[in-house]
Amino acid sequence: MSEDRSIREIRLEKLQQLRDLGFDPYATEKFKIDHSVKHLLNEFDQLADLSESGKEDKPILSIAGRVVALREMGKAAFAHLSDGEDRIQLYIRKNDLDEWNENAWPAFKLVDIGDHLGVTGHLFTTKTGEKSLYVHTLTPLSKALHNLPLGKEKDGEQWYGLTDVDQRYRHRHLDLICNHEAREQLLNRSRIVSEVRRFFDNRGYLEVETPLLQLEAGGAAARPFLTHYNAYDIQVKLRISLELYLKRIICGDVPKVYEIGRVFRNEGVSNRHNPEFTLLEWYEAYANLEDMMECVEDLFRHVVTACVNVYGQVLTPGQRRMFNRSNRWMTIVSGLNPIEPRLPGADLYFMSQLGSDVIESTLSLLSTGNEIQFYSANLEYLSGEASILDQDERGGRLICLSTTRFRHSDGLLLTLEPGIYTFMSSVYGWASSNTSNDLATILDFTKPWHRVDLMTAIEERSGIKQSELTNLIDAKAAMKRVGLPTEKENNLGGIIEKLLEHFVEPHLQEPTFIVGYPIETSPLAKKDPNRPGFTRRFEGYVLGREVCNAFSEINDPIDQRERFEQQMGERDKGDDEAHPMDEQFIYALESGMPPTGGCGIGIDRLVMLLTGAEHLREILLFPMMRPELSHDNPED
RNA sequence: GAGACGUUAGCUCAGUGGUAGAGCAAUUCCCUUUUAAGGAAUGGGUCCAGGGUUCAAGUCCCUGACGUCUCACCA
Repeated sequence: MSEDRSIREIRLEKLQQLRDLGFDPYATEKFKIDHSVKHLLNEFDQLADLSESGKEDKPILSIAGRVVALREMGKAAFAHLSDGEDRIQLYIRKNDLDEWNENAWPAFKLVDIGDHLGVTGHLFTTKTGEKSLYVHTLTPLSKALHNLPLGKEKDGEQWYGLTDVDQRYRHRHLDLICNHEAREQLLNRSRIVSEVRRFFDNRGYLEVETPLLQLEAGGAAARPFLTHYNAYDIQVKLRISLELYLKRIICGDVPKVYEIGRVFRNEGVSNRHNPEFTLLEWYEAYANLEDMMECVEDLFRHVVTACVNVYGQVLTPGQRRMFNRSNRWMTIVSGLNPIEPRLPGADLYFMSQLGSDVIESTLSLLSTGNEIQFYSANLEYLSGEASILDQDERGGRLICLSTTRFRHSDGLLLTLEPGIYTFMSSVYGWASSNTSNDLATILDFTKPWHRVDLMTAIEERSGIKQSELTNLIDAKAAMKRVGLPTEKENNLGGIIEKLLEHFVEPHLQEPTFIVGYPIETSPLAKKDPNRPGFTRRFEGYVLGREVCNAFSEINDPIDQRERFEQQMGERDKGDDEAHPMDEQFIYALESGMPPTGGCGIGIDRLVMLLTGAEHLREILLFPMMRPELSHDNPED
């Protein structure tokens, strides 16, 4: 610090002064809390005795939290106390503290923004109507030795605060203290994972934990992290998937298992990649591909329903806080609340953001015949046309909109981009504007997912005929014809997956299963008996991104050995991500594994999808970061 | 890995080749129902680093570091 006395020094002095006054913040071991701040505010009228009785007769309550705002006014002061979830105003008066302890007021004057404080007192409402706590006694519970970047705040709107993306991730505690969005994302993730776990537990799956340290890291195509185990003096690898050990458990006649665990891949960092991430895999004996598809559908239905309905506060689209750094419109559309429909017909809630202006609106559509009228409490319809293309039995409508404009009551203009919108009548669907074409896409997880054959999809989207993709030479020629680079390709499967990625994936907005993957890129998936060169494997896609990967597992040990040997060949050719031989796994298969279906889902990306996060780092508490440069050693 | 943009006070950010700035936070003082409290005063800077141009560089040029965004590869 270059200040005369650094903030840290000043605060350490204050700490000593607090101790001298008998208010050592670090001496308290436990502080009894009667209520969370949120509960206090929600049940304010019940908890506060609003009768005219004196303050001695009011019920005394005890709460604690961090001081996040402080307004001193001579011999009285207002403060805001946050317990992380919510904040409540405190009113502190010198006279009242003096009655209790003559050192209390001097001690309070030493409290800074950022300190933790326990208080007792009674509830009251200030002149301006804010629910507050009238403090009788106070107990400093910690001292913040740093200046926390807490912004000012009113009615949930924040000024200043911590916005530096790098700092938010490096010092996540500051992010959690200063930014409500960070806390919401943390809760979102936790709840989604809980619901995933509940789903499998309810279905009789056994949750297991398998080794992170492995002699050979298999089950996926990726480079592992290496480390050394001293006791046996051997090199070990951090796992890159959960697959092989879970199937060894299936071989042990435990028919339904799942694991949610961290895996490690020695690769770069991006919006959607982190070297360690959380993977969900589950395996079910005697289940086939169709069973796995239904299971994925059920899982999404369960998680989305549970999170939207039970935790509506969190995942209701209107509640989502967008980390939208650009000035692009973000429109989120949610469906009609089926419990309390406000108007007949489809209904929209949407939040738009233009720069720093957040506009929340509701819009109802009422149709008579083919005519549509807009109803809204805060939007004035200006121009645009709409027509109904289709309507389903649940009240959902497919509506074609021209550019439609509204004026919000605050004066700002809103534009719904032209396109085809699906307005749902169920809470299960919502839409987000697609960043590539600004066309809203509704995700309805109540319906079965689309099922599309991989080769058929490629043919439809790229114009390349399936007959062109039966040998490497023709396939490369076809690839070249559509303008894709062919240098890196050395097998048919790779080309097919590249074509899928390039031509098909962007179109897979609604939940879709792509079925039938080439054998070369699926070394653990059962051969399709009816289609040489292809396996019984599917991947699920939502909003153009892969969300799951599933297949009927190979249970023929001879076949599995051949696949591994083929992979060893690829490895010899220089593919260091090819699958290694795993004799232990083969031995387990040779002991007999029933026909089994298995599926994997990247939890982080699932959370991204369900929370609208654009970056993996938003939903990862401590993403991988390059070490900070020390200012003392700029040479490093 | 490629491109664009950025790095100035604890935080958020201005800064036009000529003395380094604001708001918040901090320090001292006034104020017993304020709320982005208010009022008075004060302190706080390796302008990312290193070169270069110039009488003079936070500003212009070069190199590097780090970050953000976009694109490409891996889930």
